[in-house]
Amino acid sequence: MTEQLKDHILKFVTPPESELQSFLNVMEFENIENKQYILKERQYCKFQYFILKGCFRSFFINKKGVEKVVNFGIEDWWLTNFDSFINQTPSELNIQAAEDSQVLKISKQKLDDILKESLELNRYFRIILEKVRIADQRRIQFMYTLSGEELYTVFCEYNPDFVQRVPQYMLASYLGFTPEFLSKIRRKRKL
Amino acid sequence: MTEQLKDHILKFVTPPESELQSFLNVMEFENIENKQYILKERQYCKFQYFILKGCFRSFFINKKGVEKVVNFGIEDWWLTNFDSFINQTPSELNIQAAEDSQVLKISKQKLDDILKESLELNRYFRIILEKVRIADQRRIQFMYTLSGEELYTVFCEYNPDFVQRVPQYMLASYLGFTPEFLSKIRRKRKL
DNA sequence: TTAAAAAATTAATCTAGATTAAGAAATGTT
DNA sequence: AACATTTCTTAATCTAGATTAATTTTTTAA
Repeated sequence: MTEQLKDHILKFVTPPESELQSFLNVMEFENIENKQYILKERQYCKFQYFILKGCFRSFFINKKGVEKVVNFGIEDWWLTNFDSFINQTPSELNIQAAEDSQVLKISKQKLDDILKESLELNRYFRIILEKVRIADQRRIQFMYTLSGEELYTVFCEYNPDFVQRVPQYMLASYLGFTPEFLSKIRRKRKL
Repeated sequence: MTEQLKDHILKFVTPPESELQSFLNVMEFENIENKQYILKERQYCKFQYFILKGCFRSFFINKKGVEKVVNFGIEDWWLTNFDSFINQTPSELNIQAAEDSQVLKISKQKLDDILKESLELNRYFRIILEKVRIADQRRIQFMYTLSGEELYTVFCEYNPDFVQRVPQYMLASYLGFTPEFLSKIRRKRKL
């Protein structure tokens, strides 16, 4: 069950077997069904999740009561609300399964303990975060320059198989516009 | 000269003195005057910079030839183009001093060597990146929900002293709109 | 297998912010 | 002090995308 996470870790670093095992041993498996929440607004985010299978979205509700999707997460991604997890503050975000999913989770306490000891696992998480930073930067760059239509086109190019996986209104929200406008774009592209 | 960086590190982690010193010893000091570039489009980003004093902006030129400011960096921040630095790809970003500045820099090779050895410095950079991630997420959230006027208001609240430090056209660009529109906002707020 | 709920489309209208173009301040340089 | 350059402002016009509201299609569940 933890084989998948082990493989992922070994792609980036090579910890001593003992460190790796004691990390994998504290990861807890959980089945999450579609639409189930693993974090709700105002809760304290207690876990960092590694997605074995399935799909999640994190979103918040804006002043007008509209859902805004901030992120998606799929297989082999780490997922949490860092702000709430790290700083132990109430979450502004919800995290909800967008498919029937399976995860491994670890509490802050246990993760902290491990990261006090293991050089390689610190390297691992540092490297992951560097990748996240690169993705965030690219996303911000895209948000600045691309029109709605271009955003959609680029997203489809970069994530061809993912586009089918979530409802369009979530995708529209993630890309920063309304479902009506996405509909307009899609129509235009077909004609 | 490296005292400032040492203090910064010790705020977050407690490496053995020897590790800390060998890290500080490889940091190279550099004076950068206003408007000087430390990275230009198409170059490979060779260094990660710690800003001792001054201010930098990173920006790119969009298809229409307009400068888009992606980030600012000030005292006690680490600055680089991660995509170019980590993946050794040609940079799409420029990084330019917005004031006369002083930095400490380190090459990828040397940083990698150090991070192969030091648990605590891995922790340090991991913790920094977690903070960066939180900031990026918050920024994306703001970009989604806030109007131009609200973005400006929030930015002024969070960075009251910084607003004075850079020309308004850079700020407008960073916030994602035109200098003309920022001018409009500012006028409206005074009346 | 049909009702009900959720998701997607269409079209008309509306608005935040872009664009263009000009002039006014501010800043830098000799 | 005077010129050039850079930055900021104003105002008129324009447009990408929002909003509203009705309709259709798809999915879910009894």
